[in-house]
Amino acid sequence: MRRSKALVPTLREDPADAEALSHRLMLRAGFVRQLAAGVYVYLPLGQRVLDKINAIIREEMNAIGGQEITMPVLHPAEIWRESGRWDAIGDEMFRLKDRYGRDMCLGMTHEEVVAWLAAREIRSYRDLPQIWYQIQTKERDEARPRSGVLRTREFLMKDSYTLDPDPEALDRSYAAHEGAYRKIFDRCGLRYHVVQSDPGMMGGLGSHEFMAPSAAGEDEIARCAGCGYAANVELARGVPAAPAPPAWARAEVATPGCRTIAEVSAFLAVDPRLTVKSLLYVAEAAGPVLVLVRGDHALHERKLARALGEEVRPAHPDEVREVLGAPVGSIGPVGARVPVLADEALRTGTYVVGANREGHHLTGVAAGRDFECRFADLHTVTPGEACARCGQPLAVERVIEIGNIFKLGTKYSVPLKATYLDEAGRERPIVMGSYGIGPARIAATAVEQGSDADGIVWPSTIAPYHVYIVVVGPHHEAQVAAAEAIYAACWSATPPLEALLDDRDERPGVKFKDADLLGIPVRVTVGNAFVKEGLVEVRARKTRQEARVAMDKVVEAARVLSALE
RNA sequence: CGGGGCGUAGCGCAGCCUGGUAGCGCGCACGGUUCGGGACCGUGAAGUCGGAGGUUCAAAUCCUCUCGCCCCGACCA
Repeated sequence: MRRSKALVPTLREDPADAEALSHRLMLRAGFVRQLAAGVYVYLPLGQRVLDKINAIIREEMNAIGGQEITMPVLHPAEIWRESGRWDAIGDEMFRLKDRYGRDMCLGMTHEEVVAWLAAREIRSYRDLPQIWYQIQTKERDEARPRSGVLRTREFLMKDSYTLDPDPEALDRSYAAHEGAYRKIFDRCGLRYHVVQSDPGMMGGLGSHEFMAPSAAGEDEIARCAGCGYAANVELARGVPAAPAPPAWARAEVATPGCRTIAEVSAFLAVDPRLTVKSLLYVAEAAGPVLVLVRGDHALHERKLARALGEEVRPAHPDEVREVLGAPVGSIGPVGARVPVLADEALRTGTYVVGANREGHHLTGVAAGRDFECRFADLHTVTPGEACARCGQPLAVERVIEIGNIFKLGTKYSVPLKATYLDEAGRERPIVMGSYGIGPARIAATAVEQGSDADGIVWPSTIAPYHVYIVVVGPHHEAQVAAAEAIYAACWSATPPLEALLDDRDERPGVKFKDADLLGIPVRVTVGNAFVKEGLVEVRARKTRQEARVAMDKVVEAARVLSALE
């Protein structure tokens, strides 16, 4: 491709609406344009990157026996009603009616369609196992699209589904996917961790997420350098260091005007770790429950929901007063006439708690002695807490979720009647797994993890082109002829080196700046050195290592440099 | 859904408080001089000031409503 003919609209300045690094660079370098909130056009370079990523995904999925299919984006409501998700899912699903008034929706995932298909086509244990996958558009009406291409309302997803006769076979399919995913992300040049994740309220037999460290990430994981334990913070358990126990008796103290942990601990001159944060939540079925975490900790609502087995919401201030007889800043577990759920960290020690009397707190209160409660892991793990397995300190990292693998079990096969006959002629539900990868997230993550002050630095495996050829003097016939020859040589090499020729009538500086911004691994410059000595410059984008070589050595030199990553 | 911010030329922004003929930089077109890290000079094209309603002799500017976009939080099967 020649730059003079290509749609590569680079921007000199940062677009105002782009915050995340990858968003800014992908806009500036002309890879994408935004049509609406969370809806993007992929321009030629962005499309080429997606194509590269998808090709890698296909190779690795095919290698574990995956069979590519394409399922519709438009779904009848019926299958979603059968699985129960038509009602379980809220505003995140795009819903519409066809001309006859029938309910339809846009697919946010495809478990229902897979189960529908399996119900029709799988009859015998001899038909199992199966791995079906697609690379297909997903539609989700995200409450808050953000960070450019990282969280969008319409996005490409590689989703695969495994069909197995029993949980043991599912384990094998699951392990095969984990292996394939590692190969995919390795080949795409990403740094990532595989972590345990929350299988969700609906049960499930286990799940992992592939998490790539990046400041633009929306999730956090805790990792132990000692034993390798790694988990999403919505799940991660840490053991916080216990504060030195003070010698205080149980007593009520006045804390006028103190509403927050910071105010109470400052007023009483007490370490915040010796205070308890009391939070009233309302569970859908069970009603109000008083939740306790240590003053310096944050409650993780997912953990709370998991501990209670149902969804929860914070109580309104007037509900707090009604239930506990005190305002939010003064509530506590002593004398509370609601169930109390306390974080594990509060099993031992004595603490300052709200007195359920406005402007008063109690000191020296111990769980189990001064009030009854149930314990659960509720607090969000903080950096430095001890690993629950080996005791080494945990690190907490911000990450982008680039893939997940999930053991579904029979959650969809039972309601959609996807069954098979086993060796004994018994009808049994198919055991399913589902596995997702976001190609656009791979691209954005590569930008996040690889760019520098001058622009993007693509891993060569997913770069839109391998070589960027700059003609310094586009009016200099010999230079143009040489550049054209190099361009042709790149494309006709085996395997081809995909080249983009910058033949525009621009000053050299503009071309160099653009070359850096686009992040193509190797730049070839035809300029003064060619005129004087017949040599061209071959330079690596990432290392900026440069060599001057003769015309007939360009392809070889470019290959060497692009391999030096 | 809660909180905050922004919509003025293709892009980035000023002008708004204090109403009075819409501006700057980049980009774009043409001419000239340049030509190895986003050149310079000259000329020029280009804007329903997001939209609707209102106040006023007069609205980009003040008021009301509305649409869109961004950020923080919540949510994310």
